Amino acid sequence: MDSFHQILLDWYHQQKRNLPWRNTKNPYLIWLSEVILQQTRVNQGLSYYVRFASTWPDVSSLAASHEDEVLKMWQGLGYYSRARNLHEAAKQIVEKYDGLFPSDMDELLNIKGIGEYTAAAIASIAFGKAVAVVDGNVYRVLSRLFAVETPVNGKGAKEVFASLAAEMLYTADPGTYNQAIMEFGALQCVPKKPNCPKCPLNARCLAFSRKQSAYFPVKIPKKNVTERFFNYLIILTKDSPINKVHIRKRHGNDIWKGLFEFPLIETTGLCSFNELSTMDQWKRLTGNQKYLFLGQSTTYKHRLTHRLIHARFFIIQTDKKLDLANDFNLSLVDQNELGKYAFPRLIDKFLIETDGLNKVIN
DNA sequence: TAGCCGTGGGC
DNA sequence: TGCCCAAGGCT
Repeated sequence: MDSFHQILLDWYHQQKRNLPWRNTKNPYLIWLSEVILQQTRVNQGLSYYVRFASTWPDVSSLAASHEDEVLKMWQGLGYYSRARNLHEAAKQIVEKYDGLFPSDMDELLNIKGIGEYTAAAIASIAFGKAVAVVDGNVYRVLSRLFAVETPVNGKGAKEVFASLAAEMLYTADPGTYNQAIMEFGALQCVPKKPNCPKCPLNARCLAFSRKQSAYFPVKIPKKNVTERFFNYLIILTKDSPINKVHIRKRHGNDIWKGLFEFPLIETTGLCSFNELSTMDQWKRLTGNQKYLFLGQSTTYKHRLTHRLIHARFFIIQTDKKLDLANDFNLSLVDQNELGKYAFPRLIDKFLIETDGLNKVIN
């Protein structure tokens, strides 16, 4: 065994975290964990993994569920296309492969939501195939070890690091090696202020020998975030004894597709209710119905990776369901059943702060 | 293909 | 506080 492999694997066996998906080679569970961990830290995804694996212990049970259930279980984890693709992929695997995961890279790559990284992870960890994973950790570790000047987020980076990763792969146990190098990146070769003096690989690390561990990996600066202004309308009806509220499901190619929200008017800047209620969108929504304005929330700032959303919630009461609700795909649901629906974190926070709207109704 | 898609933690 | 970053994939 190459001493690099020896050092890395020794480190891994001593330092690795004990995580539930490390006690199995079940491709379904490996796949589930890999999708949950895409762009997500272990600490954030762990409880989701436990709930998914417990609710849907195999691919056929997941395939038999409804997409709305999967999205509800995914609520709060972000990147919701992962949840929609997870469900679609489960159906795909049941139909095309009789519920048995393929081990071939090309077949894995044809499954929804499985790209180069996830295919390599499943093939190596669950099936022992000699393919190298290339994730953010691998980029960082390799770029430091070899002082790679290629920007990791630039053109051609994928090829450069994939080929380097393939050279470094420990083919006698690719699954363990892949997990080891990722764990090494997550715990030892961390993005900020790595503890290089105590690193077992520092004698072989070009970045360390040049005192440049902070310089690598080289990155191209990202563009600034653009701002959006969301005005949510909490349109209540005073049906006794249960209050009802209008919600709708998001469609199209915008953020949070498949999740639910309150009727939304997007503007180009912050907006008062007086301004909002004279807009065409508002008039189309309400028709000529009478309503009572009960007040508005503070402005919420919700930062996404390259969006900053300014959101306000306006509370309105009508005496009955909006006449034009169907035209806007609005449903009228019981206030106490809002918890059944998957909402984006922004709205969920508002619902938590208002105790499920109780505090805005009085 | 470069831009898009969420959220929470750390400093 | 504001910014960076994290076991990526899709179009």
